[in-house]
This record gives sequence, structure tokens and C-alpha cells, in this order.
Amino acid sequence: MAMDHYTQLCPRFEKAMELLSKRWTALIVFRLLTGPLRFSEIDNSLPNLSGKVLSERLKELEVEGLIRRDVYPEIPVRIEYSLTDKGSALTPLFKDIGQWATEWIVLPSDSETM
Amino acid sequence: MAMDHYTQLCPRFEKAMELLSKRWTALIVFRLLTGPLRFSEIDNSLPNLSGKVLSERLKELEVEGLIRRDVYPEIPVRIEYSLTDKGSALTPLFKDIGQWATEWIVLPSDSETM
DNA sequence: TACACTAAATTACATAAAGTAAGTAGAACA
DNA sequence: TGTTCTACTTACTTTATGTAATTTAGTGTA
Repeated sequence: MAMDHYTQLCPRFEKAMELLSKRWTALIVFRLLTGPLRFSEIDNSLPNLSGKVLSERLKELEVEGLIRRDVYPEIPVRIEYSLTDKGSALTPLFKDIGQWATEWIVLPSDSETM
Repeated sequence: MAMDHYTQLCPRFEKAMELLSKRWTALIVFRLLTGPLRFSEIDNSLPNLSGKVLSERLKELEVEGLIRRDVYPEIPVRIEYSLTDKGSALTPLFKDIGQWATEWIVLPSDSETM
């Protein structure tokens, strides 16, 4: 009698949510929207994200086909992460979040007027 | 010299991401898109979500103004959670995820053909 | 009064996920 | 051999979440 309202509307949707709601995943994708980045660049651009978890997430995202890992045998080696088409296709999502945030998120600093 | 590329583009966006990428939060909002639900209904509709965490999330979402908590003094008491305008405004977001999922998510069962 | 019923929420405890800081891999070169 | 560099990885600590039992609060009822 459990799962009264559990309508598994769309397994694809659930999979997408599982992916995107995993901690740091969306932010990493967001960072890559503007172009390829190296490991250290992503790491530096997201304070509180540890190199350990970044490493895990990048692997997961590569396995899921959202990002690509390119090795440039320079000195020292340069490794760049970039979005695939599947990853770039998330752009509208971030636009929506941006719009929603602009309209609805009130910051502490906003309360200075009155 | 840390935070090379850390451009705090929009604090509102960061706040939104912090909110939405917290585990279970988005799924709870999603469940409420179709109308008010009681505690036990949300709990039952999301397997693996514990009542403890659901309780925490509902409080956070109420504090953030995404949901409303209505008490109906029936016997026994009935408590309903529903989306505020701020919460409902996330609808396009979920539409985007749905579209993205339809287009890009491939399920194991899809590989049966060839 | 005492006990039962119900839904919501909290608690104590166990497991899983994430953060921290030190260390490794491999390539170049002094 | 030892040093430098970036990209990881590992051992360990802290935080977050899951599990199951318990509490709260209102009502009914023996």
C-alpha cells in the first residue's frame, strides 16, 4: 500500500533529476558553459568544492556523456574539460534558473532600503 | 592567487543553485507542481527520501518562501503543503529538464534494438 | 483516568557522502 | 638524483542522510 502517489511518469526525467540534483554537478556544467576549462580552473572557480569530489564528478559526467576530456601532451600536460552537445543542451535550463533568481531571490543586501 | 576564474556573476543565481541543487529539494517542489500534498503523501511518493530529511526540507522551503504549510484542524489533523507563487514559478525549469531528458537521456531499455 | 487512534514530526543511532591535507604519477629537465 | 608541474588519489575527519523507534497533539472511548 506504499507509493500511493508514486507515478513513475517518466524514467528519463527521473534519471535527469538524479544526475542534475547531485551535489556540484550542475555547477560544474554551468562553469563549462563559457568554454573548456582545466581541472585546476574548475577547482579554483568553485570554492568549497574539493579536488576529490571534482575528480569524481568529472568522471561521472564523462560517463554520462555530458563532458569530454581532452589531453594535450604539452609540458606539463594540459587536460581540458568541455561540454558535449548533450551538456550544452542544458543551456536553457540555466537561463531559466537565472530568470527565476532575478525575479524571486531576495538577498540580505536588498533589505537595506527600508 | 586562488579563485582565478571565480567571477561571482550573480549572487542571486548562486543562491538559487544552492537551493535547487540541495538533495531532494527540487524533487519535492516537482511533486507539489500538481497540487497540495500531505507530509505522508510526499514521503510515499519519493522512495528513499526519509521522513527526517523531508521534514528538514519542508522547513527550509517554507523559510525560503517556496511552499506554504496549511493546517486543517480535522480529526486527525490534516496538514497540506503547497507551492507559493515563488515555487510555482519554477515550472518552466522542470519543463526544460523534461525536454532535455526526452532528447538526451538514453535508458538501458533503449539499447534492446540493436 | 487510562488507553487507543491517527498524522506529523523528532530523536538516537548507523551508514554514506563530502571536505582536508598529504601523497602519488608521469613527463621534462637541471 | 632531485626538482617542477598538473592532474589526480589516498587516508582520515566531518557532515549529511537513512532507519526505526519514539514523541506530540488532538480526539475518542472504555
